[in-house]
Amino acid sequence: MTLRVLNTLSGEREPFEPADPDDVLLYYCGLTVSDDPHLGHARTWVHVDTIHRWLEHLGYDVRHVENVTDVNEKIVARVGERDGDGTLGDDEREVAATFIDRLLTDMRSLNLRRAEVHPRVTEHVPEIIDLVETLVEEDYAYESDGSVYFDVTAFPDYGELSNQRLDDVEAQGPKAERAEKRHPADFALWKAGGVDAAAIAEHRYDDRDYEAAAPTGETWESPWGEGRPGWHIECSAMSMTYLGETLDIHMGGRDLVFPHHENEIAQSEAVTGEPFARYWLHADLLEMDAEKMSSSLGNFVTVHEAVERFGTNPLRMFFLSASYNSTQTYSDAAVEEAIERWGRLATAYDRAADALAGADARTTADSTLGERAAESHEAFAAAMNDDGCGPPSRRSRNSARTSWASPSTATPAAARRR
RNA sequence: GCCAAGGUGGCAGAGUCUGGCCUUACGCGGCGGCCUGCAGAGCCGCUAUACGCCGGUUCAAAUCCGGCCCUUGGCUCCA
Repeated sequence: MTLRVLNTLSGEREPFEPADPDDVLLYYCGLTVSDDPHLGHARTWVHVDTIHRWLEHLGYDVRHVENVTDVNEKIVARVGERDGDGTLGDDEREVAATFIDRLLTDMRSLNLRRAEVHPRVTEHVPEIIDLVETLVEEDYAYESDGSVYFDVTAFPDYGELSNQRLDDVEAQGPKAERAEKRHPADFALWKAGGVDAAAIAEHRYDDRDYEAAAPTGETWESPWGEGRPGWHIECSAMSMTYLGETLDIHMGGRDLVFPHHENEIAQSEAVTGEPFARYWLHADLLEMDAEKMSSSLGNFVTVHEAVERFGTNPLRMFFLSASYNSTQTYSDAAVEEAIERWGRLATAYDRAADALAGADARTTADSTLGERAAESHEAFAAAMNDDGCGPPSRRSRNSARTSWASPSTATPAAARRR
């Protein structure tokens, strides 16, 4: 049975074939650590985890890398802020460290397969600078006032992932940057100087208690002077460092398709001349009151709160009750239903296992129990491999759904394994 | 405006690529019953005449084709 996956690149459900038949190089675009992780993040994590586990189940050796973006103006904006016991940190690195700590704790609480490595931007600035230098040398990028921008017109396939045409793309980045760009869609690879005060003010949590300070964030020495890496380049640098020029699977939230992933493709392929990722899988977003759950909208439930309140498996159950590539709506009632659902599944599993093992004198295994369990398991595997992986072409049709793990087809045993 | 993902029963959510009995799957809810010392859990049956709208193709469409409407996301930090 072959696994098929929905590839954002083609919009088609394609047979999955890693470059090396035994290994899967999986890169998941992780978080920018400027706040506590919320259920929207958790939903994507659980789907990534499920895919990771399924690939292992199929016999692949999964090399899973998951970055942490710890250089960002939103992080700088929280320097000196007080939260609970004390300050989040006195500089950008400290604030990031605080949130990375919470991030890893939250991930553990959801029983996720751990990534092999969680690289951070601050630890990979030299690689980033190398990439940018190469891009400049090869005329894919240009320097302007100490900043470096990627020249989208130099990369003919730009827009391929998100199906955008260059003419339709609006300007990327803040206004101040735009004057320095040749094309409005050009994006920053390197930004001169530190974070300016206006940008920080925009991201301040004004309703919270913090000490007024004027941090500018960390800067690094580069061939273009002191500055900071642009937003997209770190993923190229880190994925290439750990997984090489071509990934098998690149995952992330749907909100990253454009511009983030589009830009990653452009800058990476411009350097290597090789495809950056063979398969792009995007998890759709968790909504709350018909809006996406997000830190910036403030309509979120933190992972920490939710795990305490509902428990790990019910939450996983909740996330897996909708396809990874369709939106899901959060509500207390929906999660409470997942608690029930999980409980029933667990009970059924225990009883079936007891009966099959003859461990419980009160329940005897029906002669067909084992057989039916096997059938269910087979149906589950088929769904995971085929129907479970994605909808038909979205470009020729109008619909797309996926159920990596629709519990409907899961036997208790199979579900328990997850 | 451009790009993307969706619009299925009271709720939630499969099925759409590979048209056809589609089982509107699995649930939740509701109704009736069974089991049970009580409660919980469990079990059985029923309920819901659906597939955004309008056309087209076909013996046959939720599924294919065309047009339209609506929702959400992206184009600014974003899982």
